[in-house]
Order: sequence, then C-alpha cells, then structure tokens
Amino acid sequence: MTINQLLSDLNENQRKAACMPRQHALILAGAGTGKTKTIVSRAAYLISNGTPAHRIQILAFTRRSASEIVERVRMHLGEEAQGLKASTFHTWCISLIRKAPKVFGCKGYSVIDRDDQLQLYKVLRGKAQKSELPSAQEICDLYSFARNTVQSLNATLQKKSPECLHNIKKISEVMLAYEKRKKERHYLDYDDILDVVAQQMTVSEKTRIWVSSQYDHLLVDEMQDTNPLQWKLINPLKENVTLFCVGDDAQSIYGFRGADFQNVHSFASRVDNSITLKLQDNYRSTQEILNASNWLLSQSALSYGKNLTAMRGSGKKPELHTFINEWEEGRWIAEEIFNNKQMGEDWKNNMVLVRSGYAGRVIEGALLAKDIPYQFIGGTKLLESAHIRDLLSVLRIVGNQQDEIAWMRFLTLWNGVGEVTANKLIERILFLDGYDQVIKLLKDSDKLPLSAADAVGAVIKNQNNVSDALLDSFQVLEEILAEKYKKQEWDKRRRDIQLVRKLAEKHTSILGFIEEYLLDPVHVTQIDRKENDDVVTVITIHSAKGTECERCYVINVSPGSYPSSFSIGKEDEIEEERRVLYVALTRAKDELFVTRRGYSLWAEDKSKVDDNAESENYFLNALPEGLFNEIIHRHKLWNVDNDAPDVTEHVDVGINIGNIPPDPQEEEAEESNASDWNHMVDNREAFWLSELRCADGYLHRSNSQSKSHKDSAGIAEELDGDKMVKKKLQIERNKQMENHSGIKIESCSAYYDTKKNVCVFGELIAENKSPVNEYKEVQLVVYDSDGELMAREYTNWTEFGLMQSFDFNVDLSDFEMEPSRIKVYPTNG
DNA sequence: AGCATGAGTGTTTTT
DNA sequence: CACTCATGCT
Ligand SMILES: Nc1ncnc2c1ncn2[C@@H]1O[C@H](COP(=O)(O)OP(=O)(O)OP(=O)(O)O)[C@@H](O)[C@H]1O
Repeated sequence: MTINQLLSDLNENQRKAACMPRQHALILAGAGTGKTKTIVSRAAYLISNGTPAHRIQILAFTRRSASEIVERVRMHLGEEAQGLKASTFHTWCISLIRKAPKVFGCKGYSVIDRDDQLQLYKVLRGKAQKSELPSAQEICDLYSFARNTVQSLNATLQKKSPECLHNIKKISEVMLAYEKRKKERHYLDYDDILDVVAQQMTVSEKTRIWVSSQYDHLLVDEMQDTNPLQWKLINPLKENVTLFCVGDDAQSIYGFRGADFQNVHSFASRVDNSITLKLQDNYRSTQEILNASNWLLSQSALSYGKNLTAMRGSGKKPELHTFINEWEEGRWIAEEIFNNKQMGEDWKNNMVLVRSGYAGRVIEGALLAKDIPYQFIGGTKLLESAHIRDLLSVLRIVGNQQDEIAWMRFLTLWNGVGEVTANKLIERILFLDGYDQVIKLLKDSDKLPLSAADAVGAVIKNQNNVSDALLDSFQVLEEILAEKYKKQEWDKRRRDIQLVRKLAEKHTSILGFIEEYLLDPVHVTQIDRKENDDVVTVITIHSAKGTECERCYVINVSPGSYPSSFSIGKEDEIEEERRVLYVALTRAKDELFVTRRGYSLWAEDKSKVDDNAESENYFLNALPEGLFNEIIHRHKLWNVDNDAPDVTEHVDVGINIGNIPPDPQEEEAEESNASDWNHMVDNREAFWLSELRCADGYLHRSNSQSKSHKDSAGIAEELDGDKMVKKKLQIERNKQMENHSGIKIESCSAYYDTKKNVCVFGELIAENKSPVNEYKEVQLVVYDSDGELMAREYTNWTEFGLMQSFDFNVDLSDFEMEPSRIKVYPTNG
C-alpha cells in the first residue's frame, strides 16, 4: 500500500492531523475514532516526506501497542520504515541510559521491579506494628505515587492517606533509607528509570541537547494516561522536537499511577504555539454499542462532551445478562464462544474483558473446561511468578554480585537458612572480590548444602548463554523447588521453566535478558502460541486500552464492582471507574455482551454496611429501557438432573407432623445452631466448591492435596490423602410436588462429612402464582442404604439474591450406617 | 534464636 | 494463590 492510499483511507480531520505542518499538536478524540490509525499515518506521512525514520520516536503505553504501530507503518512503507522506533516510556529511557551510562550516572545499575522494591522496603521498614507505621506495601505505593506525580511526600499523604500524616517523619525515614540502599546497591526502580533521564535533562542543557538532537518528532499515544513524571520527560524536548500527542480524556484510567485526566487539557497552555484537533467519528462500533457507552458517560456529573456517532451505522443491540454466580457466568460465556466457533467464527474474534487479573481466573477455568484455546493478558506475569523468581535469583547473583535482594531470595531457598542466616552471609558476600571467593564462601558455610555453590557455579560457567545457564542451574535447584512448591501445582510451574528458557534462547547477557523482560512483561499464556494465533483473549481492561475485537464480553458488571467498592466515597475514583467501564464497552466492534451476577457470594460478607453504598453507586442502576436486551439466567447451579426419576411414593407427606413450635429455650439453641451452619457453608467454602466444580465437573478443593473421583453411582468423594473428608450425596426431588406448590428447587447439594453431619444447601424459586400458599417450608428426608428412615427435617427459606435459599445441618452421629438417599421437597408445614 | 510449617485471610488496575 | 501470623521444633 502506498502512502497516498493510506491517506485516502482517512477522513478529513484525520488527514489534516496526519499531514500537519511541523507544529506541536494534540489530537483529542473519542474512542474508536482512529487515533492509533492517525498516529500510524502521521509517522508514514513524515517518513515519506523526507523525515528519516530513525528521527521519529513513538511513545506508547504498552509494548504491544508500540510494536503494533511500527508494524502497521512498516506494512505501508516497507523498507523505508526501517529504523522507526516505538517504545514504552520505560524502554525508551532505559535505552538512553544504556546508550550513555556516564551521562546519567547509572553505569552498571540493574533494574528492579515492583516486587524487589517491596522486598527492600520490607527489610527497611522493620517489624513495627501496622498501627505504628503503614505496611511496606503502602509505603511503597506512596513512594511511587509521589514520584510519579512529582509531588512532595507531604502532599501525597494529604491526598492519598491523610490518616498517616502524623507519621510522616517515620515514613520519610524509611523512604530515605530505601533510596540510600538503592544507591549503594546500584539499583534502579521503575520510577528512577524515568526520573534519572527527566532530571538530568532538566538540569543539564548538554543532556537536553544530546537527547533532543536525536529526534525531530515525538509521537505520544494515550496522552491522557501520562503522569507528571512523564511530562517532565517530554517537556524539555519540546524546544527541538515536535510533539504529536493523541488522547481521550474519557479513557483516562491510570489515575492510580499519577495520571490526571484533566492534564490533557493543559496541553495548550503548557505548549506554546500548539494546535488542538478533534476527531469525532467512530469507525469501530455499531451505533447500538455507542449508545450504551454514550449513556454511561452522560450519567456522570462531569461533562465529557462525548457523544460518539457510528460511521458503520446500526447493528446488533448489546445484551445484558444476569447470572446467579460467576461460574454460571463463565460457563455461559464459554458456551457462547464455543457455539460461535461451531458456526464458523474464529476464536480470536472473542475478547473477554475483566477488571482484575483475579477475576479472569473463573473465565480461564470455564474456557479450559471446554478446551477453548485462550491467552490471558494481565495479572501476574511469567517472570513475576514466585518459582521463576527463585530460579532467576541465581542468574541475578552472577550478573550483579551486589544484588542483595537476589541473594536473599536465593539463600533462603535452602532448608535451614532463613532471613537471619542469609543476612549474615550477604554481609560477607558483598565485600568479596570475584566469584571464586563467593563460591568458596558458599561451600564453606555449614548452613548451606553443597548444591548451593553448584547452582551458582552452573551459571558462572554459562554467562554467555542464558538459556543454558537456566537449564544447568535448574537441574541443581529442581529438587528443592519441587519440594517448595509440591503443594502448589509444581507440574505447571515446571513447565514454566521451559517457557523461560525459550524466552532466553537468543540472549547472551544475563542482565540484558532480565532487564528486557522486566520492562516488557510476558504473560504466561502468550509464549507458547506463536503458530497458533487463533485464540480467545482474556484481558484486563487496563491492558485492553487501544485494542478492539468483534465480540466483547465485559464480565461482572455488578454492584460493588462497577464502581469497585474500593472507590466508594471518593468521587474522582468513582469517575475513573466509570471510564474503566467506558473503555471496556467501547472495545467492541460488532457485538457487546455485558454480564453480571445478581448475587455475589463475596459481596455479602465483605461489608454489609457498604451494601447500600455499593448499590446506590452502581453504574447500571438507572439503565433506561432499550439500550440493552436484558436476559436473566436462572440456571441450575449444580447440575440438578432434570431426568432424575420422579419420586411419587412419599408416604411421608401423609404423616407430616408439621412444625413443632419450639419452646423459647430451644429456639435459642436452634438459632445458634443456624449460625454455626452459616459458618460451615460460609462463603469461602461455597466459593471453592463451585469454582472447581466449574473447572472439571467434580468436587474438590485445590489447596488441600485432595483428589476427587466419581464412583459409578455418581457420587463424588473428597479425599485428603487417604482420609475421606466429605462425600457428596445424591438428591432426589419430587417434581409433581414442586409443580403443585409452585416452588421450584433450582439447585441443591448435599454432603456427608467425617463428623457424621449431613449438610444440605440449596436454592429455590417460589413463584408467586403458587395456588397453594401454605407451602412455606422445605422438607429433607434422609435414608440409609437399607431404606430405613434416618432423619426428617423442615426449614424455611430466606431471600438469596435472585432466589431463595435453604439449608439443613443434620447430626447423624447416633447412626452406625451412612446416609444413602436423601429427598428434598417443598412442604406445607 | 532462628526456622519450618500450617492455618487463616484477603485479593484492582501497570511500567 | 500469596501473604501474614502463631506455633512448635531444633
Ligand atoms: N477513516 C477511517 N475509515 C475507516 N475505518 C477507520 C478509519 N479510521 C479508523 N478506522 C477504524 O476504526 C477502528 C478504530 O481505530 P483506532 O484503533 O485507531 O481508534 P482509536 O481512536 O485509537 O481508539 P481507542 O481510543 O478506543 O483506542 C479501527 O478498526 C480502524 O481501522
């Protein structure tokens, strides 16, 4: 494709922006209006009009969008685009630092990530109580926020944690100690990487000239998410370099990192002689999708002045699905995607948008259960996972002998060595000269096994071949790592090691390898699928900014999540939550599915107090009719078998003894009993049980070493080692009775545990049209394998989200035999 | 003292 | 699942 073709694809405003004369510009435009496309065109235009490609620097937020831009320019221009650079702010700065280590005074410094930073803070903070001093995590966050916003600690505390203001002295001491230690050990944290460059340019004219003379144009994507520190980086360049920034204030979602969505508006005042252009027309989505998105913004107290119009016109109306719980939600999505594949649609046309990495797990499970290939972007990255860090610590030690964080990690790996011993060793190691001495020290230590020295030796031998270094040191460490993680999916973790080796293959420098992947995180599920591009994408909304997909599923748009309960009470954070959802909705091209849970098992116990606030602030509260097609799913929770034989021979009903009014004393006893039961089926329990059920259809808890199996009668037993913990019981229903009473038991599960208790938990829908109102209770009957009656109980039901719930807890310790059959049905007490 | 171990608990978002 | 805390072991 030629440049002319590319330009003719643009609309008038886009073309005007792309072909601008040399002048600072801000392109302010809504979602899907072609900002990225405009950046691509701008770069292509500049190159074909004589600017050498290497004199254009593009800054994007993630490596993915950066490389996509370069790829697209290359597609249009071919060879001519050679040398065009697109990077994240961090990779750009580190490349400057590496290019001129002397200029920035960081020769031989190694980059530490968030977790290392935290480790250091933990050590330096000491063991003070939380009431005395904020946790290391909090201090770390405050530190980073202060630096990203280029604010004093005092100002940061006032804004973020006023309650800690009285502690400012202590906090500042910890921070200063951190900076001192960082310097001593030659570490650069994420914020240093930017600040070193920014600060140096601010104070030194020579540096400013050296940097800015390398470029003619700086193109910045996602301008709305840049923070003051990043501005400090761009600002000194504007004398010699032309800025071309694109952004959308309604998509600013990185406030937690110091970005202020208003900032983009100050562009004009901060940059003299700049011009602001606007793009209005949305080319991504159908009007129906935009209507929903527009509505969301219109509900805000702030006025974003955004009303997107779809150039593609009309399409399918978005759907709003409500489920009983997250597993039904996940299962439905997986099913939907699966069915679409059957109809001939590619996996890759589906994207599931989640709020947190954690929220993606359920979806992952559901996709896994259906064998749907997927990639998961967001959450813990490969090189951040504990077992990989363990292995990497050996490499880091060899790469940088002063790396005390890595030493700590490595030394405490060995049995018998804890923090104290490790510290003593480290103190000596730091003063050693050369690796011969280090190896000798490790060998001589009576606390460490010989293999510790072997592991280090293995890396030293392979310093120029990272992949081999990994392999050899892993062989030494395998045993100990297997032991450490034996309860935490060691097999899976073991496979990760192979993936890391793959990543390392081309690398000849240990530190270079680590640095590259610290700044450019790789997600576990991404590596193995080079040839297989056709996969479903599960992605956090924050990572999804700038991407698009034909069919999007935005999950868990429930009260307490949108906005997140964290933000309640803080207007600006609620607004940011709104923008997060806005970003999610506007990713969809053709079809948008918003799903939510009518009842979240978690929301309830977390904070009953907040419940009101959560639902009051809920974004979809005042949803007008007509924006979405609304569908409520009242599916069975736990696979009640509809084809189970009807039970008609219930003599029991005839001899119903009814509700024996308990005397006051007993009533009290019963109440305390009920609360006991609540504990037993507490939310946590229900959470795990259903999660795993969703994944493999059976019942077990993953974090015990339990195995599960299903016997021929369809009864799942839970095993803990060889000891049975619980046994699942089959339930019989009486459909006739249910129809008659208008009370439908939607789900029910029953277990018999080692304390000889039968625990039953179920949900039902009591339809108002019930002709026989006296059905107000649920009856439970338990038989042993000889068919002898063991127990009969009655209970009322209580409101439970979209349904009513009931539960029983029957003590069968007086019986020799185990329960074999149980029946549950409505009764007129 | 120093370490291993298990139970308990609480989960934004990212370079 | 990852982190903290309490406990008990050496
Ligand atoms: N002039 C145009 N004609 C046809 N399609 C266009 C035009 N401009 C953009 N598009 C298409 O619209 C979609 C959105 O474009 P792009 O990703 O550049 O938008 P964006 O402004 O960066 O969106 P967001 O801010 O939501 O990330 C892309 O699929 C792109 O190909």
